[in-house]
This record gives sequence, structure tokens and C-alpha cells, in this order.
Amino acid sequence: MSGAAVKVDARVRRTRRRLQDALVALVLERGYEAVTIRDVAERADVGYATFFRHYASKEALLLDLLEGLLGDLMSLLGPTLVDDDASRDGATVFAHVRQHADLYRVLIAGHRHVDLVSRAGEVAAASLLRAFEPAPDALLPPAAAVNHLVRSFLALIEWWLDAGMDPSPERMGAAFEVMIMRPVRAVAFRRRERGGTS
Amino acid sequence: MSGAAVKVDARVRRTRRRLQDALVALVLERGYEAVTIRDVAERADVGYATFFRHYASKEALLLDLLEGLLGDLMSLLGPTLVDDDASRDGATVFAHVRQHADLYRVLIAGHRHVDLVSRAGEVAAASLLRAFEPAPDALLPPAAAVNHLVRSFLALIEWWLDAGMDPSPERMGAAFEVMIMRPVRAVAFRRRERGGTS
DNA sequence: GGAGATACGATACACTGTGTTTCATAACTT
DNA sequence: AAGTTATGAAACACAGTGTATCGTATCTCC
Repeated sequence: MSGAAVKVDARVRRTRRRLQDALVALVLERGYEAVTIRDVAERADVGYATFFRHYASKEALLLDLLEGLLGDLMSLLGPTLVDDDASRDGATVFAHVRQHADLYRVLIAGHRHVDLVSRAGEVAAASLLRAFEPAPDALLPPAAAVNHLVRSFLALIEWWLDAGMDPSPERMGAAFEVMIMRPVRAVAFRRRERGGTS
Repeated sequence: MSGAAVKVDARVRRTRRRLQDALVALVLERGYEAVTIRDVAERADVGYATFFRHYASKEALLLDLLEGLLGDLMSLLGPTLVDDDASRDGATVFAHVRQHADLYRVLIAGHRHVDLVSRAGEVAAASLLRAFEPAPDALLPPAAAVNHLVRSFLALIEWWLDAGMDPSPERMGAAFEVMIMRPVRAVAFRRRERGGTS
């Protein structure tokens, strides 16, 4: 499987970790664009050329950060996901955002350069289609609705971070259900017939 | 007022127009990032240094394009706007997009570098508040709802362009009302009391 | 239609940031 | 402890930006 326990050189782990931390710190200080690869390498106490032995670009480093965070979030949401209670799942996500606010801030600061959308879109589409199916008389094709779901969810998270995470995660979860999830269903999906009970 | 009829040198008009056209053509050919200022100047048959006499950056040129298009759209929507029929206004916007698809494509191609959101956000907020007012028991503050409105509308337009503008503008207008406008109202606004009938 | 203003083209230049290469040295694995 | 592999340092080629200068062409306004 994927978790094939391939021993990774301790130096590699250390260097990557340093680069990640350096990027986060610098982006929070100066913003994404203002940070150069030289800056990151210097802050990380790592040779400039060494950066490229691990990441092809600043964006690749950011993407690595995203993978870790997304994995964490996914295991948190578990298998249930969008199924029954969108409000609860939404609240879970916002709680996760609050817990890792710095990381999310950095990702969003660079979200013009890393494609958060397509990455999150796959996951969302798969989950949605587990509980729902495209409605035959739908106003929009499913792809449009999924695109809307992902991007407006990201926009909402971004706004929340900028606003100082003021409304509670629970409230934001409720808003997510009313303002995003429910309309998306209404426009493109219908509840999937349960096969089992028979 | 602003339209102070300041005569602009014919050479200036000509050069700016050439630069705009060149940018549009090149971005459609190669994508936004792949186009350099030297490319634009060359395609426009304009000296490289001349570019900077008119625009401080590629982004400034793009922003100029945006201003023109936005002005056109605004005069099309007129004073009514979000007031009564969101579906109709939505359809108008999508029709405008279809009519100027190339320009919209270019703007969206560069939307990671020019801030379409804040520019459009002001307009949207003002129009919304003419017909509605923040609800006292709202789930979200108005700013959150406006942010959602603008960003998801842009996302929807972007998707539509990528999808080949398939569902008709009317259908897209209807989807806009159901999936975006109505939920936004439900979450943060209530109908403003008309001054008279009290 | 002509004088004065101003925009333009061409060229050279300084500067910043990226990505590659090389080689000696240090750190890790087994 | 021996062998493998990652690292640091430095030099380099390259692409793109933004500025400065100056002679020439074009426009405006009277």
C-alpha cells in the first residue's frame, strides 16, 4: 500500500521540516509574494541549492504543507462526511481551521499559486456522490455545483480567518449548511436511493 | 465631475489600445503567466520602454481592461440591479459574459494577479444594501454574505466559460438566484421596509 | 500651416530572482 | 567502521523587470 514505511534519511526529514517552518514564518511576516527561495533557505539555515534538492519551487513546498494538513482533516472527518449532517461536518472543518490557523493562513496567502480547488474538488465530488446522485431535471450539471461548493467554502474559510474567527465554528457550520450545502443539493442533486433495507 | 473631457493625445490612445489588444491576444494564446511585458510590447509594435510610460506593470494593464468592461456591464444593469429579479439580472450578466467572452477569459486567466473581488465587492455591497438591510438575528454578518456572493458568482462565471458556455444565460441566471442570491438573503439580510406604507 | 510641446523608438544598463553545477565535507545507515 | 548519501558554499547562465538617455516623429493649438 501507500504507507510502505520507506525509511527516510534523518537529514532529509530535518531539512524539509526546517524549510516548511521557515516558509510559514516568513509568509506570516511578509506575505507570500515577498518571500524568495533564498529567504526561505537562509531562515531555515539550509544551503540555497539544497532547497531545490527537495522542492522544485516555492509552490511545491506549499503543496507539501497542504497535503499534510488535508490528510489530518480527512482523518478527522472520517468516513461519514457530507452524508447526514452538513452542519456538523462544517463545524468540524472550521474547528480544524482554528486549531491550525497559521497554516491555513499561509495556504490561503499562497492560494493564488497553488491549486487548492482542484485538490479539494476531487474529495468533495466523491463524498457528495456517495449520498446523492445527479438529479435528472437539475438546473445545473453536477460539475458546476461541485465547483461552487468547493470555491465558496474556501471563500468562507478565508473570510472567517480575516475576520478574526469571530462567529463560532458551530455557527459557521450552520451557515455552511444553509448558504452552501442546501442550495447545492437543490440545484443539482437528489437523495440517492438506499439499496439495503429491503 | 469625473468626465472632464480631458483631451488625450491621439498617440496615447493608439498606443494604449495596441497594448490592450496585444495583451488579450497573447494571453489567449499562451496564458497569462507565459506572457512577458517584452512580448506585449513587441506584439503591439511598441517600444519596450514605452510600455512603462503607460502602465506600471502587466497587472495595471489588465486592470485597465477590467475597468472598461465593468463600466460597460454596469450601464447595462442600470439602476435596478439586485432589487426585484435576481434571476433576470443574473441572466444579463451571463449574456454580457458571452458577448465579451475573450475579455472575460483574459481577466479570469489573470485573476490571480488582479483583485477582481474587492473591485466587484464594493458594487455588490452597495446594491444589496439598497434593497435589503442586515437582519438582526442573522446567522452571518453582512460582510461575510457579500464576500460569498461575489466570489461564488465569479466562480460560477469562470466555470461557465470553461464549460463552453453551455447552459443558456437564462438558465444560469436562474441558478444564480437559487444557488447564490436566495441563500445569501436568507443568511444575513431581510427586506428593507419601504418608506411609505408603514 | 507652422511652432512648440510631447510621445515614441532604440539602446544600454543595473538589478533581482531562478535554477544548475561542482566538489569537498559532514552526517547518517547498516 | 565502511560505504552511502545529504549538505554547504560558491560560481554561473539566464530571464525578466524597471530606469535613463537622446534623437526623431507626431500631435495640438493657435
